[in-house]
Amino acid sequence: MQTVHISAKADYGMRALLELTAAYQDNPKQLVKGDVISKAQDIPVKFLEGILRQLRQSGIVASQRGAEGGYRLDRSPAEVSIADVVRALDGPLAAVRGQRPEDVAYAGPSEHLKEVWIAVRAAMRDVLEHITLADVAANNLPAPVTALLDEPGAWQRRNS
Amino acid sequence: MQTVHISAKADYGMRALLELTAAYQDNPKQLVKGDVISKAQDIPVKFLEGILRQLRQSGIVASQRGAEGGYRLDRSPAEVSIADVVRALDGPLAAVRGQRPEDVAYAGPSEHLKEVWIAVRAAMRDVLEHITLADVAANNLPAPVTALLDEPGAWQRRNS
DNA sequence: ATTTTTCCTACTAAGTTAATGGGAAAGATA
DNA sequence: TATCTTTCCCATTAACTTAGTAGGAAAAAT
Repeated sequence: MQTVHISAKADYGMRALLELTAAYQDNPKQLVKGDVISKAQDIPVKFLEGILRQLRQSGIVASQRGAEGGYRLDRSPAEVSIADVVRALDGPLAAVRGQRPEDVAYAGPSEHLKEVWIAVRAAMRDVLEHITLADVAANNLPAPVTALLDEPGAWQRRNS
Repeated sequence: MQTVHISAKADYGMRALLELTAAYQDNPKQLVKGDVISKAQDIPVKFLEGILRQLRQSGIVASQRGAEGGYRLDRSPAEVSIADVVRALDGPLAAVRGQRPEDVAYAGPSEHLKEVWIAVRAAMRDVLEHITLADVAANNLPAPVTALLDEPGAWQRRNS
């Protein structure tokens, strides 16, 4: 239904990683159990397990099984961008009718529509690739991003 | 699967409107038949009919039934933004787990995640609300948008 | 009347999302 | 060794969305 959709997976994944970021800043090797994250962020525990496994397979998270096991960040939170997380969980950032924007072809007066979709993807990258877990944890977003938040109406839904 | 997805409806809708833009610039009252648009842009004709009806209900397109009928833009192409089109066909620009970004609530270290999603929506609006049908038809996009297209790598997919 | 064209409702197949369930594997402790 | 804990992995599912298709009613022109 929506053009930009942050899926439950991406949203839950970011929340889980922000819990791991807090633990990492206390002690980089500290493990946090899935059950603890699940309760802290109110995420269904089995769903969370799958998300954390995908994040491990992408090299963002490390895990240890067994008693005293759990999850931790495998990289510094300043080196994990939101784009990394979203790509790990939901695949490519942008698509046009299921294809990559650069792969679609247009005829006649639609010739330059492709540029529009490429620009949409570039705008999305400019936000998501430049915000890290550390930025969100510290509430210290890059200046171009805070500029977006200061635009009039940014926090309100559009009337039309 | 993807965070940003331009649906078939939005893509077809834009292409149909760009055909109507060309006709409008020839003569603002000129009607174009659905069948002609369908063939020019290779869009399934019954699917296109539904799209054009939605665009009419949103006041972007006007139509006339019967022989010598067809569709035309109901506003100047310089006054129709891509955001108008996408909202008419796919609803709100952005959602987080099916809700409006400003309606989601976060606890603990996720507290400031909401700002991120609001910024994502603002970035999308900044592109889609400032490009009009006339801009795309004339291949004359606003300067901030062409700046996005000139960024290194904007036209390539990401390696990771 | 007949033809043309849009308008409207209903239906459908395939795919995606957001989960759930069961159990295997690995690690810690006694 | 036995037991407990926790992650890992595979299969399944209900609800929803997407991308259409089908059939015919309504309106306009000749």
